[in-house]
Amino acid sequence: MPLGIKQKGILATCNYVARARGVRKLMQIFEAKKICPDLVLADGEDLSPFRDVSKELYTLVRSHSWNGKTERLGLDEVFLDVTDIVAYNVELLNPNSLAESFLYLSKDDPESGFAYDATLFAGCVEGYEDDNLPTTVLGPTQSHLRMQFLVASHLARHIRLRIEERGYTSACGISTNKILAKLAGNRNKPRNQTTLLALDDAAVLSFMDAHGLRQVPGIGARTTRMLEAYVTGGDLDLVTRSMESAVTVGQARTHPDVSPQVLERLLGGPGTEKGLGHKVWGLLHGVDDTDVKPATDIPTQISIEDTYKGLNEMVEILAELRKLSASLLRRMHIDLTEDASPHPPGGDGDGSVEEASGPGRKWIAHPKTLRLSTAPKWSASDGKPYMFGRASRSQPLPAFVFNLQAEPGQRAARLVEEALLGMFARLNPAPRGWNIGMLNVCVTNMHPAGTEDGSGRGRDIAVMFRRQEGVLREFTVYGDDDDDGGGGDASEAPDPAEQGDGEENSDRAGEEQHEEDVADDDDMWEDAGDFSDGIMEHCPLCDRLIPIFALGAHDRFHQEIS
DNA sequence: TTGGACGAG
DNA sequence: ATTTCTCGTCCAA
Repeated sequence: MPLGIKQKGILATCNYVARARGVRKLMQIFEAKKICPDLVLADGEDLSPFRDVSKELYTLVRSHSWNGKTERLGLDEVFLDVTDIVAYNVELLNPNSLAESFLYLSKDDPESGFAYDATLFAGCVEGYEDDNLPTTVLGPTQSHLRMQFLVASHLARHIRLRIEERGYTSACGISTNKILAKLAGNRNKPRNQTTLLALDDAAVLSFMDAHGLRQVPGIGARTTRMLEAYVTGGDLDLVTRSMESAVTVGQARTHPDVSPQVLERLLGGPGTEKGLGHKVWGLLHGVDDTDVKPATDIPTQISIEDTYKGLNEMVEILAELRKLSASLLRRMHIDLTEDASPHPPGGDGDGSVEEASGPGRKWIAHPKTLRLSTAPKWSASDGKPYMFGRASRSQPLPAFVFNLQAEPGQRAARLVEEALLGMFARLNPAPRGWNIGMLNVCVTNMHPAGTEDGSGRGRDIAVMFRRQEGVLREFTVYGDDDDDGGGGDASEAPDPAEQGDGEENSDRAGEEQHEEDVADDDDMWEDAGDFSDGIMEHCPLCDRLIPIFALGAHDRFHQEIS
């Protein structure tokens, strides 16, 4: 059935049945309903279900990688650098029995893999005259390249079949760099794969030339506008107002004056990316030497936003900020904590979505910065698109948000009162009449949590105090019968009085302590490197890194402020 | 570090 | 009856 995912008044996306009926992404709901009255709508304002599926399938795809180069692009795409797997398998091919080949999915386990016919490509092929025909007039280098593509096509089909077993269809592009693979993947959507047989420059250029400028990943709205104006000689009339660009890659690439230097001058300028001209010139030629980035466990930012008809009352704004904060804390809990139980790490994920609730969770990273963005409901008077109306303020994130014991609702309310409200005032100083059309709350500037040493030590406070005794003994002077130490050990121990606020916190716990409450100020401990190892522990309440000798005082600090 | 521009899904 | 809800990278001050 035709299905659309709606966010407020628009279709964020829709399935291919709906697209066949003329429904498009980002279409207004009323418009889509007009051309497709039986369109089924699902609400997609909360992305959580999509994140869960994304995580499941990403885990599955990643389990096939040997080198960990599995770069996510949004919720539903991933680049996989399979150079190593392909090289290994091409080497083990037996030229005398290609039809009965075996694709090894593991170097260690020769049982892991599947049989396949290495005389045929899996899925669609384009980019070369010979298509599916086996060895013809190719030289040795091209012949080898062709076998790499062929093996990769079978690996791709295998992964796509595993995805189908989970109940999802997929498309895939196979080629020699990210841009070519991505464009190839567009060719036979939604349920097939395409190998772009990039055996020589001519094949790559003719593949690229047929695309509209805007279709090339990395060439966005601004770059397209400037390029089109240039190659059409400034004739903005020829630049139709349609989604697809009127100018093709071929037209731009073969334009007499287009060179990396000219593009650099055209696209460059203050505030723009350095080397953009060279980059775009490369993209027009299908050249992209950027690496597939390794999977990262820690996102660089987490943000929550909502749009409104135009908020003007402080009570409404406070309520919305509280909702957003509660969502954000939930997201932080899901994406920035992990199971604290002495889980033997390793073992490829089973694809299950991690439960983020329950007690035994610990932080894997602490965001240090909190950002609030707002936008007015309508564009500025000059009639420009409203996206440019976004403005933001940021400040250090208070550390109490890391307290996994406190009620999430409490923490959200406190975040609003102690941080976001002030930031809102900085953004919107006028006493009233704000007309808020959008609110966004973001945490960023992630600092990885102290790496666990794998000894399986728990986070239990009693355990930490027992450890504290042991450590303190090293700093304790016992009688004077022991003369041989020479005083060296004790004098090298850190001096609590000079090491920071661990003590002060307990002394001044009753006062307002916004400065000490900020996640920012324990950097001197985090940065202490090897010094902190064995001397520092994360507080089980707020997870700040605390010298073990100061844990008692720090715990009293928590008792008193709660 | 901060705030914005641009590009991606 | 234009403008969702994100995420990442890069630049200048």
